[in-house]
Amino acid sequence: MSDGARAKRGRRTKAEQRAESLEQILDAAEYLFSKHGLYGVTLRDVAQRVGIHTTLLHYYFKDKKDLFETVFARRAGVTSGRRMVALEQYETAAGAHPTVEGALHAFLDTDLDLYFEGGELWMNYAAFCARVSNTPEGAVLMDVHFDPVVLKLVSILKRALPDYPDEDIFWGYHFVTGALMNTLARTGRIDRLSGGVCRSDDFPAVKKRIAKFMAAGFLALKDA
Amino acid sequence: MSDGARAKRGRRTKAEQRAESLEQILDAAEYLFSKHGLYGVTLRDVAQRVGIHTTLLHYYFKDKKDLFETVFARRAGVTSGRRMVALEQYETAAGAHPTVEGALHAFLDTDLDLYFEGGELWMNYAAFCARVSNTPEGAVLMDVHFDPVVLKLVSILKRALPDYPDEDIFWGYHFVTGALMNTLARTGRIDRLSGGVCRSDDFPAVKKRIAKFMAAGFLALKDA
DNA sequence: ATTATCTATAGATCTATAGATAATGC
DNA sequence: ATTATCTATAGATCTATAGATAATGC
Repeated sequence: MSDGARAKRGRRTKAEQRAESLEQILDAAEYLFSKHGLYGVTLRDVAQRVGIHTTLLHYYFKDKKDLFETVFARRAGVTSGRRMVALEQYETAAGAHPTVEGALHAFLDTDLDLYFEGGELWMNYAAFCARVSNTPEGAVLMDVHFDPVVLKLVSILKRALPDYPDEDIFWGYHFVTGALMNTLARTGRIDRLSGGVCRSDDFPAVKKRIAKFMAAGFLALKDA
Repeated sequence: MSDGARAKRGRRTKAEQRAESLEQILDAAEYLFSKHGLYGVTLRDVAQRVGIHTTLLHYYFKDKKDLFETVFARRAGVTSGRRMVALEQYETAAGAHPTVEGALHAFLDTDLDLYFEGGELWMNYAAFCARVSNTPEGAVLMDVHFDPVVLKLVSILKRALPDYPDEDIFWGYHFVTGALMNTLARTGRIDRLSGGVCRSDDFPAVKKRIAKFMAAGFLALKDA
């Protein structure tokens, strides 16, 4: 345990101690998993980052996968809930004629804001999610936590594009989420590719463009 | 070694033996890495899948990372080269007025065709690349092998959109590659989300839509 | 008295190397 | 004679458990 961590722990109630330890563990695991994935991180790595002994992780979590899934679940409800609210508010405001762009703004901007304004920890979670999302095992976690919001978005898109076959709507969503996940991943590739013109962590720049870009894409599928 | 593998090996020259073993190893590694990533695969997993002893992997490769990078590089040149040719041909054909959609067709369709028509092994490579692409370490491999084609695409896009700032071009590309990688990853998520309406491995369905979709997106950035 | 944390350690597995054996090559 | 493959094994590391210690809680 680092001196700082010990000092902080001293005077707390057990409930506070527990909550604080859990949070530190989850933050450390989130960061490491976002960088190296489930198998690229050892429990020792996590423990060292927190400044505790590896065995304490087994006190709080059943095993590594349990830790991993807890990291995923911790913030999933927050982002999912916020976007659900935003979509419902948009639906109410738009009345009988919702637009694709309006729905996408509610879905995408709400998320990008949350990560960008939430600071480093939320940005780590975003990268963690992006990494999980394009693995076969990880995609199942996405199903569990995000299907409701996504299906809500889809339902509005269907009302905005009443003559579209479901196939077009779902492929369109597939493109949208690919672009979003590529953003959340912040690999630094766009920075290097563009010679510094774009920065991976410039979510406002993405927010400024993504909904409009994708909405136009959906509309172009009409005559496909 | 499986009986089949041994029988096949019997009568070959050493060069053939070497080439065949290397190919079997790379195919097995490609499949496993695409499913579980660099750290989720052990050399033993690869050896078992091929039917050889783990130590033979060290005869052919320096270490696990060397094997991983060789898997990446083996097919990268093929896809990169094919797309480069397609882009150059399009550029010649389009003359003074290339379009965004034309350039994207050359870039995207060529790639999707290669994987889809190349059979299971090429599909595995696609998933492998997609997985690599949204990790921080992996993105550097993308730089090395794919920067030239991507910059070629970007140069045509700039000519198609002469009044666009570079920033818009690069963010647009960022969205395109996100959608493409989400396709190549074939996680099965869109299958479950759409209740079977879309299938992850239906690259023709993606090919039918993606260039048109993304081209409209680029054009919509004009008044951003 | 209960809970958080640490010590000690077992058992499994993983990477990598050294050296032996069994094929092909002249 | 050279190259492909296997045997044997060292050393490191990883997960997980049992049991001890040090805090908080009544």
